[in-house]
Amino acid sequence: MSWQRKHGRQHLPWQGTQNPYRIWLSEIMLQQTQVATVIGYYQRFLERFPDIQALAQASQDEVMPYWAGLGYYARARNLHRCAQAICQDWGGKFPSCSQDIATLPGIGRSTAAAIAAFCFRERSPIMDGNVKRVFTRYFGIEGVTSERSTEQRLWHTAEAVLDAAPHNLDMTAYTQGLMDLGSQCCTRSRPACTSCPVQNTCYAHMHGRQHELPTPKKKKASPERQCRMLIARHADHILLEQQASPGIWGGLWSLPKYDSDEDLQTACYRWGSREASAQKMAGMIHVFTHFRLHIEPWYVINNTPQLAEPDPAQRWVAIDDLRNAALPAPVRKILEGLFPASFAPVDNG
DNA sequence: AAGTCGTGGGC
DNA sequence: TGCCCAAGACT
Repeated sequence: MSWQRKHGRQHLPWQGTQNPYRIWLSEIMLQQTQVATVIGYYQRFLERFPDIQALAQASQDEVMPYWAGLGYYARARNLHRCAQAICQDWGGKFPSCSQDIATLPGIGRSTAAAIAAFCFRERSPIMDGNVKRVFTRYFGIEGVTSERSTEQRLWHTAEAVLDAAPHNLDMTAYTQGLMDLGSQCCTRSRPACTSCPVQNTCYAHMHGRQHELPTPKKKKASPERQCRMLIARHADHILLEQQASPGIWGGLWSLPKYDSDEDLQTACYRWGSREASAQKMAGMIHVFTHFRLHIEPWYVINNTPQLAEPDPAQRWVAIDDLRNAALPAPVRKILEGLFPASFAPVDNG
């Protein structure tokens, strides 16, 4: 606790508040996502949806643009569902114990404990990547941390530590301190043990095993996938297609994509001018957690006077509105390369 | 238990 | 460059 107050992080946008809405939003955004990446998204989201009622009253399509680019879009869909559940089933007030919080969509045990600790001072342990690293090293806990037996030992250890802690424990400083320790001292590579407040009693430090803990997980080869994306332009509009959920980019608006050249051909004929041929653009590889996607963008311009009726999940979007659309990161990159002026920050000078 | 689900930073 | 992994949850 004292180390956290002196050396830990104090001024992150979600610190210094016990507002459950703000804490909850930060915890969801921070799942598998680095702090520096989250900050901008967090502030933009709060400006647009200042409280849980504003979020619950919005449609999912209004929410997704504020999550686009952050990844793991089920988080945004669950966030929206959760806001509605709290407004309908909990009178618009966040439940105040972690067991109740963990029943809400998108909130597991660790996130529930974090919310309960920061907002309601509940003495429940969290178990995120930082804490796993600190605990496996400090207590010498072997085994891949994602395996259930290891995970159970970690939770039991975290509970035992809290049980043995003094009753005046400051749960905010304690919880934040464990994460700060993990992110500032007990880092994955080259941990800064000399500045660690508990180095003298740390198993890994005493045995020189920092680099062996946590036990590395053996990786699996990620398969290669490929697709063609169609950039169909009609005057100042581009055809976008909403992605199904669950699924990759579920809820986002992507370019229509095709698995085969034949399907692409058919689409070009339908969405482009009959006589104009599509133009192949520079390809790119987008890396996901569990596969690599080779994207082949094709550009076709429709010169016919009539705007073709899009399919149910499709929309013609004005090029100047693309910046506000819920685009997947690589799709944004492609369209930004094609229409840089439409994505450029507003110049007020 | 193993897959699914994004994107970007750090080394 | 390739690889690991981040304030994980859900199926």
